[in-house]
Amino acid sequence: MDSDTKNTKSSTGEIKLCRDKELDLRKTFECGQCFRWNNAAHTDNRHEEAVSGDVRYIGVAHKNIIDLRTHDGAVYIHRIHPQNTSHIADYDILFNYFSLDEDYIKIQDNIADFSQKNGDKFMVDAAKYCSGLRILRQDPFEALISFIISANNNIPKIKLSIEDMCARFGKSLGEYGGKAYHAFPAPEALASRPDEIENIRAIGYRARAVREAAAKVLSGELILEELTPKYSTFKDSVKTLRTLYGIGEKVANCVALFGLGHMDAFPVDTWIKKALTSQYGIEKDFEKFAAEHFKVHPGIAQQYMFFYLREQNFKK
DNA sequence: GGGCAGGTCTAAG
DNA sequence: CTTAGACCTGCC
Repeated sequence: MDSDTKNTKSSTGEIKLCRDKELDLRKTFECGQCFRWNNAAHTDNRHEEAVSGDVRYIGVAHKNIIDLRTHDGAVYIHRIHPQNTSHIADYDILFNYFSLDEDYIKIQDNIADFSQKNGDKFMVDAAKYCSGLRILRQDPFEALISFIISANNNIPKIKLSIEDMCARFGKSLGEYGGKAYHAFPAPEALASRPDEIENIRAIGYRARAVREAAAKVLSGELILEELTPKYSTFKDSVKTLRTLYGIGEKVANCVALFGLGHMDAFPVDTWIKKALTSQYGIEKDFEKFAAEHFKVHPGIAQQYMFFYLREQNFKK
């Protein structure tokens, strides 16, 4: 067992990020909050992985290709490619990205506890099921564009559009494992070639919304930083986001939660709507209910509910 | 081939 | 203020 120091570099060059109890990569990446991480089972020991439960995910964040693997009860930064040249260490980038400063084990226990007291067995089960699921701190612009694309859409198609958009407009990050990777496009890249946005695969009528959002960010008409909790309340942020074409209540809540750090956001999609109706008998004012029922953790409760529901449904 | 997918907009009542 | 319909497109 290696030491418990946070920043241990192993002989293979891996950096230990945290214990796998604190961060479940599969749940965190498959719960619908992000679109650029993919399961990448080791081709050489797939069988071993299936038995051990260890996983490998490759994704792009902060202009880096990041290869994460779990083994020996911990999550490791296997490699960041190309070499991270920023002054921020690999470990610190991911520590913040996964919000490892937040004690999610405690939050999960807290949600399970008060749900137990409320007699809310559904949320008790959901919280337990989702141990290790974390809400990422994603780039605000990436969240804005990604969730505009997510409207009336499904995950495979959303990922298809985003990857095609990144290939067309994002800075090349080179190859990794024989695959080409690109950073998420900067606002100026999208805004400077508005006509090409129409050509993004499966973008459809969402092209206009992407085009206008990029233009407003580039012109300074929309400053996402000003919508973070440091400068704005959740409600004001949603109000501002909703002034953009193609952003309604649900998308605004997603951007607020996943891109801006508003943990009181509660995106209500068809799944959540069905769950709130079947489990709590709520037919309207879903957000109001969530704010009262889930106290200070509506955003996390929403993710627990969403992921738990999806997984139960797929098992059928 | 018709229906659906992690909504939003628009035109009407 | 509430409520139908239409809507790009890939996939079953």
